[in-house]
Amino acid sequence: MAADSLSLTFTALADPTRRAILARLSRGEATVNELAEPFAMSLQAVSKHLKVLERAGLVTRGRAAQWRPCRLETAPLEEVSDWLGRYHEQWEDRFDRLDEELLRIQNGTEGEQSHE
Amino acid sequence: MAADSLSLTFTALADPTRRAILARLSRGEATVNELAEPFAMSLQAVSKHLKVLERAGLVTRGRAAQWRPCRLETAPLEEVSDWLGRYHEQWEDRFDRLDEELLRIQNGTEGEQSHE
DNA sequence: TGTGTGATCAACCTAAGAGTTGAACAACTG
DNA sequence: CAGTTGTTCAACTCTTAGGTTGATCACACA
Repeated sequence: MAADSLSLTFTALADPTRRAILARLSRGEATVNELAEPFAMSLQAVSKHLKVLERAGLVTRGRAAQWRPCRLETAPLEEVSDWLGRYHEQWEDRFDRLDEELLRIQNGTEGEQSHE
Repeated sequence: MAADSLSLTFTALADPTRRAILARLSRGEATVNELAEPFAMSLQAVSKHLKVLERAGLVTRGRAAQWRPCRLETAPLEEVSDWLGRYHEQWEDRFDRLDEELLRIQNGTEGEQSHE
């Protein structure tokens, strides 16, 4: 079931509909109807997606009359960013190796002298 | 089903066992047995997890005799990092607002004059 | 007070995830 | 060749996810 925060966040982000909802919310608050409008699915389905996003802490909702305006919360994204940071080093290493390679080729310290 | 690359990656990252496997692989290649050792689950279950990671492109495997050494691939993580980047601005905005707030308090431009 | 609108709840379906066990395949080792 | 080790395949179970429809709740307005 994976109750930990990171798993809930990754689970929430694993669906393209939910990522689209987040993209929409990054441009400002929106009601459920507004959020559902672009999608070829029922309002209830979108409501469920919002629940998943809420469970992950990516969305909070207010209460204005009969509307429940949704707001984006970035804290879980920062958590993801922190997690990613542990691996950032590795792909930088890869780039570093690539850089070295390119540098060696540019400097002509390899292949220029004798063979090949 | 979500066949897009980001969804596959987030799905793969949504499980703590799989994230632990990635953490192990970040310290170097490992066989399936080595990867399975820390977990209280069958080898077959770990094998399935590896398939999910492979499907997302987070792991590739070699072939050395009867072993299938697993290697970490960071490309999908970079993709996640890029995706996150679109939201980075937002949480920096939040921090900026916090900074302004703190600055205002430090400068004493608020509250210092009369009330409270 | 009744009616239209925004949103959720509840029941249901189908498919996919995560785990199990048992059998099979592949490659080394005696 | 037989046996051992590493790994996967296949079939099964249980739970969750994503979607549907129909009913219900909550509020605004006339």
